[in-house]
Amino acid sequence: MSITIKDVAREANVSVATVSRALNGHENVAAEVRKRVFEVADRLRYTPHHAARSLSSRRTQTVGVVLPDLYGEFFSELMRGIDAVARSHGLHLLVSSYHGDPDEQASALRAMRGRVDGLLLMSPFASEAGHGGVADPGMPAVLLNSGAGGALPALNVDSYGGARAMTRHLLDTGHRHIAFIAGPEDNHDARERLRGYRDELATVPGAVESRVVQGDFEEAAGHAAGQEVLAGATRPDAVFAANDMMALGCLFAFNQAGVRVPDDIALAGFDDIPLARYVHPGLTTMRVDIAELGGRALRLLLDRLGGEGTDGTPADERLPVELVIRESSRKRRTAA
Amino acid sequence: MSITIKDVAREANVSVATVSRALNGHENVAAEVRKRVFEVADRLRYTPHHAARSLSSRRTQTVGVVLPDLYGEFFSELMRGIDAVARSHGLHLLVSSYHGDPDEQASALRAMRGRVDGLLLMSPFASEAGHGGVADPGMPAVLLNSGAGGALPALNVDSYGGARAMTRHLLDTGHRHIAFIAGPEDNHDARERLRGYRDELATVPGAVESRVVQGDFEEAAGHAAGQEVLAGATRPDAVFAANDMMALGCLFAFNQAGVRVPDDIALAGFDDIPLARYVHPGLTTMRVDIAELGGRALRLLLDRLGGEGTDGTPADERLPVELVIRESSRKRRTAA
DNA sequence: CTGAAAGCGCTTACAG
DNA sequence: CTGAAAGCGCTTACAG
Repeated sequence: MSITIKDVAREANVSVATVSRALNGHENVAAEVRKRVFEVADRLRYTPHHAARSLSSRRTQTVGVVLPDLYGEFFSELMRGIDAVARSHGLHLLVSSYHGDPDEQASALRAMRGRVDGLLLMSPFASEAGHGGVADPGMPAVLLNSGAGGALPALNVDSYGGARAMTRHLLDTGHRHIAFIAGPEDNHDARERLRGYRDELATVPGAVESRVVQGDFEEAAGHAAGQEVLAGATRPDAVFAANDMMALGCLFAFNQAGVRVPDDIALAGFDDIPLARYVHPGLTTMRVDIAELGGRALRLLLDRLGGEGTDGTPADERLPVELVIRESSRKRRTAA
Repeated sequence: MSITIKDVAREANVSVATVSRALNGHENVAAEVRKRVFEVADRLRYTPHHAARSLSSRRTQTVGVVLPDLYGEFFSELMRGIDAVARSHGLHLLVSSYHGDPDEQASALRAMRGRVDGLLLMSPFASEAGHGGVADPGMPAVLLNSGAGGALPALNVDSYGGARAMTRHLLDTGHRHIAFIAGPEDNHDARERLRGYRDELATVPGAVESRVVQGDFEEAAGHAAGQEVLAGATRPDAVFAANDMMALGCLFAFNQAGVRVPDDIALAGFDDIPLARYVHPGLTTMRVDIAELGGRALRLLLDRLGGEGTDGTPADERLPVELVIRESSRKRRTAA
């Protein structure tokens, strides 16, 4: 049906082996022959059949990306970063999402066999992610924001460091009673942010009242948490939400209750989603460069693919985050 | 290195042909043998090598998705819709973006050869999209929001109908001088929206002043257009922007100039991006179900893949949009 | 520098 | 119902 290497070979009066070598840029082809092969290939609009090529060469020029989801701001940015690096290396992306279902994840990973040279995996099932998560133990893979990689190299957002820095910022701006709205307990970042908040508070001598409200990273949970905070006996002078969406929900609750931010209560989030800069007052938050997270993960994977040997311990990198100070955490006026 | 069909065959004491038939659910395999094959395959954790399978079966169980970009709200939602349908059909997605470069697009399409059973293509190069755009003329493909498909089936957002409906809404709420902020001239939706606006205005008897400011779908262009509108000799009583991002930029310009929306000038956009509901006043707009656009396109493609024959004219479908009325287009008070 | 041939891991007529 | 064999379209030692 379509043009194969045989057609090119026939037209160019050479063997298929020579066509293959010429097209793949091998040295051992006469310049004149090479030229002829390229001309014929161009004229015939020949494109090598990928499956055939990867079956015989054992390389696919493709990396698999297995994510909990494909949509939303976060994954969109992540894909952007991965895509940019993939393109610059002439790689294709085979994308798969498993929608929170461990079985689906396993089947997605299995389906990658023979289709990809390596794998980028984001799995909230942190414990299972280590060994068993990846179908083929021989398949190079990098774990993305899923906690420690165990046997696999891992790249994580520095949620712990970011949470400490944010808590420090709130303390530095004169706040002492800082409540925290936590993310889902089974989420690695959520846990790290809570831990960072607690550890930084612990560095302040004297009694600092802390209050942790459980949330789930959704706006609604932030809204409920905001109301809960206001209903409490002692009102905090700052609220630190584990992500921006919850901070926004909280801000909404404060607005409804006539509580002013930052005059009555300061507010901070985490992630720096686009909305954070559009709301009023602008939300102080920690910027996470999601695209960079994806790009860097792929580069880590490419290192593995190139360097062959897993020499020593797998990398366990941390992506730095950046404090973005906006109106919502303005310095506290000393009490009149 | 890894487990192949031969290993399974050996362990199960049958030929590879029988293993293949059993695993692929063919009828002509003894129940007992089938059972044994499955047991062995499970025990060995056998997964068929995809490249080999697709090389011999000529099917890849994969559809290619070639888009101008991968990130941003729009593409994220699009991928979501495509992904959902793909998953429900056990299909994989090979994703590629070409970043506005026609050459890259061509190479992306070429690279899909032998890797996908069909193609979803979104191409702003409307004219080229018809025939030559797709590498292999034999490859089933559906054109996504790129204008008429020519030889290919196409699915487009009903931008024309939406723009008419929005213009009608502005007229119905008492506005007569309606300015329009246009999108990029090489964009199909932008052209259709402008056309809809003009056609609907033309239905109103009597002199209706219309003013079209050229934009590019970006917020900054909307901002500049807003300033330009205010600087004009006669100020319109409503502005219809070809998309929400420009409407938002325009709103920002109005705010800066102390012009009140909707009291001084009504404002409407198109797309219903999430921000549209968060700004103040809430933006009247046309909701476009992007996920549905993607899902429906893939379903169209699957119809083609199943039904074999291109019986008759290729489909040319239009995705309906929905008017969402918010504060920014409140009914005009009759002049005092 | 070039070609004939084996082989990658499957599927699928073709016999039986 | 089952197996031997051809073949999918490439790549890559192996000879020459």
